Amino acid sequence: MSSVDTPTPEPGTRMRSGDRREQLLAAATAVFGERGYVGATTDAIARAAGVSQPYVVRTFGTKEALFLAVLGRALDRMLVAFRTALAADDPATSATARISAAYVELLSDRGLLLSLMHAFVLGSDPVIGAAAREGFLCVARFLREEAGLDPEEARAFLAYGMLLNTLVGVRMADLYETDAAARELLDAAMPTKIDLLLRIRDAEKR
Amino acid sequence: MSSVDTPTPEPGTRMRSGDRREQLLAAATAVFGERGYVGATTDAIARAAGVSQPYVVRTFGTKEALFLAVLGRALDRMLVAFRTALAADDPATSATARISAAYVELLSDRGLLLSLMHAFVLGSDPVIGAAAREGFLCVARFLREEAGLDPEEARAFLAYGMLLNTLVGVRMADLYETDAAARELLDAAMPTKIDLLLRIRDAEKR
DNA sequence: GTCTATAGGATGATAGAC
DNA sequence: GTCTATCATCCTATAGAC
Repeated sequence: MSSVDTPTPEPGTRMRSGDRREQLLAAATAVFGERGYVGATTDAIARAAGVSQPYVVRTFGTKEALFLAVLGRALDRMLVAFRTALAADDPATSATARISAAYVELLSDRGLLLSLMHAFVLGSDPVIGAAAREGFLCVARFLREEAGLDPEEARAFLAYGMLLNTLVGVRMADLYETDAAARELLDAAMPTKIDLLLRIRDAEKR
Repeated sequence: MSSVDTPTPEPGTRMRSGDRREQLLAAATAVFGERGYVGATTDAIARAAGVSQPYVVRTFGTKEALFLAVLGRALDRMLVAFRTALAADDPATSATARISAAYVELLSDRGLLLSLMHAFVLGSDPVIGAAAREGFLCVARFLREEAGLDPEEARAFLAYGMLLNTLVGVRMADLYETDAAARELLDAAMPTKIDLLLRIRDAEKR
């Protein structure tokens, strides 16, 4: 896991606090997405951001608070992307299709969807679980109330979203060229956006 | 997390090695399902099984090997359940419907689906990721080759399966009575089996 | 704002008795 | 087969200098 975003500044370089915070959140999102909440270490996040480990902890207070901030940022970005997609006047495509395209685009934000996914499977954790439930419901409410989907459409959207998350998390694209079942699955799940997925995969090959 | 399965035997009680192995796997499945691979400790698994921590490690060699054994057992049980459901001569229902019912029944096996889910989101791990990909593909191949689903049916089954896993993992049922969006979501996702989900939830309330 | 040094607590794994 | 004792490692968080 090398640095994230903007090239790592020289150690000790000062930065405006908002920028630094965003840089740390982006790095943390990538690392949490890859290793999960418990598996990600504050040290790995610090290295990804090019700062010291204690600084990461200092900035957010605790690792848990950092993860909650990552989740909040991920949810914000998702809803912004959805609202933007809905607002675009493209009468030819359905609301579901537009939101789906915006969802897939979120894959470019490294670790964003997977950090959420890791949170979703930690429902037993008193703090993270509560945040994860609220985040999931926030999306569900958006689909019903703002996007105007009916219950069945909302359920279908969420189901295919979870399948996409899972296929990305398990790195099924690693087998795209070598396994027929993997290829069929990815082609079925991402009819138009396979190229995006493979590009992201190759960018992450280390 | 108290003991699992059969009442905890007195410390030091000997057991036939096959039985003991199954007991440890059941306990490990529950703990891994709840806390994930990294978050689950061999100590918590040992306590859930009523044995000592070193014994758990000794029996499987490493925590990683234990997790792989849990995944293998989960996959075996899933495929057995699917094949049984297919074999039952119930011409009234489709293959998808019969397999779906069998899938939901797997929720009774505590932590089984969630342990798989935790593995699925750890695709970056060289060992666990490879096992997770193979496990997922194993199910996908079963759906296409043995169950006779077409690509779109298989994709739909997997998508709703991942949504179910996520709703269980995030413990959405905890909000069933208090949040309208949660209730609508669960009612849509589990039209017939809400009672099973709520029963399992209440059984796990500690 | 950011770093170095380090305390303090858990955790996976090993050794060896019974 | 199973336990007790213990080691070595890793990791979050704190203290304090610059």
